Amino acid sequence: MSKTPQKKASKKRAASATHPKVPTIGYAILTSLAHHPHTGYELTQLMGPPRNYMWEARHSQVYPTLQLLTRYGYVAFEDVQQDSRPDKKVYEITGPGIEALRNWAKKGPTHVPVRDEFSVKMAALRMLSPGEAVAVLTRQIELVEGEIAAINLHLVDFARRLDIPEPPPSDHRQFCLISAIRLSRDLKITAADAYRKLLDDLSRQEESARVVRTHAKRPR
Amino acid sequence: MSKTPQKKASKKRAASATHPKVPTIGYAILTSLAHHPHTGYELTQLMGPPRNYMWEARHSQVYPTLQLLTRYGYVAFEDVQQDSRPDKKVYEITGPGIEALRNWAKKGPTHVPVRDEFSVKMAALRMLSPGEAVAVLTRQIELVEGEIAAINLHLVDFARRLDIPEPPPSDHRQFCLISAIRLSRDLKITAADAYRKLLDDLSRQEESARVVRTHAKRPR
DNA sequence: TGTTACATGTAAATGGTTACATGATTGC
DNA sequence: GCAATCATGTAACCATTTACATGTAACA
Repeated sequence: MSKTPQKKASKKRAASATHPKVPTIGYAILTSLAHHPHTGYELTQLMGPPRNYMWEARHSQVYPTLQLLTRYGYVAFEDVQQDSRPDKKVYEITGPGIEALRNWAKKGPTHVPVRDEFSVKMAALRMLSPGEAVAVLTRQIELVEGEIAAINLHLVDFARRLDIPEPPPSDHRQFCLISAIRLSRDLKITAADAYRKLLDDLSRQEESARVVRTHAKRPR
Repeated sequence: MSKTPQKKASKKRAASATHPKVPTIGYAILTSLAHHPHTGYELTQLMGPPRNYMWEARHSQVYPTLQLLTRYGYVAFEDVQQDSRPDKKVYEITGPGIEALRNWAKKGPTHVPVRDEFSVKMAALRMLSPGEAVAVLTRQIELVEGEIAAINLHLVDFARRLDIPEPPPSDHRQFCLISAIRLSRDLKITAADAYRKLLDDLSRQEESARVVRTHAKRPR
């Protein structure tokens, strides 16, 4: 088992335009790279489901975006040869990349368009019988509760790996990231609470309907 | 300039494929139409910012989607001539449309990809000084609090217009819709709380940094 | 006279997903 | 042999935004 991870220095940097337009996924990647160098594969794992805490993306978007950021000079990569693994490109953020990220972070405020498929479905639940709606809500609650548990696990794991005390000190390098991950969890908790409340209301209604039915009245 | 709002009956209905693929925006439109007929213009107002409670869209997406739904036979429209306004098309949902909406609502659960630009920004705030970060958070909190106030206003207005008691009865036709709108407000409240918490933590940090700089006691 | 509201579309470009494509290594 | 993990890319398609395009009426 000869393990000789070699480095072939080939840092590349391209000329950047005045204010090149970077999509949000680009800033999400820059934010990740600002705290640690990563390969495209690792970034894909950080940003792909189920680890979608802030901005979900797949590898087919990550790799082209890394090429874009490289063209802009916002990131640079090193080719790393591995002998028992495919070669990889380890990306890190550059000075201009840090500047671009800072400028983006400073400007705002940011309008966040709401695009929540299950909220649409929630509004459409009145097309179903209370019983059918209860089934849909039950399944959704299970899904979201699993996601919440996964985020909690990840937060604990994260804190242990980096020896972050509880509560994390506000001057820690990862403090803002942890706040954002917690927010993503809290948003899911808020959603799950709403689903549970609607479920309760509808099942109470279903029950009273059943009582009415057993008193010889026709449903719907 | 005679005032004669006429109706020219021209309900159209096209042959539908077996299981035509409808994007989420289509179901959002069907959900709106399931509770009341609307024109494309009205739908645009319901779905466009700032009234983006579940699924944001602009008119350039709404009109083509209505054409798609018409081709599928899920909606039908009436041409309504108005003399002191441009003519309009009033769309309503059809039987097959209701069926398609019900089938979509029943299946799931629905993975909701997280794609929140401000959460990315939140994680990137550590690139800024505490003072700069505090400014960004302050502006964002103002924005979101305005949106929350607008949703509350809309809910009150809605309840008054439709004579819905407080709390709304769970068997009301609009109950699921109201629940979804409340959820969209609660999600914004959760986000605002997180922004405020981070703001507090960072401004305390900023203050202690200032104390260190001035070698003086804490002001206030 | 200019702006807003009403009313409906299309075109071009960008953003994002799904599927295609390849290939080595580890473990069952 | 077969699946999973590591590793990187491209092509085709679908979804969304921004800009182009038009016209009337009410209001200030």
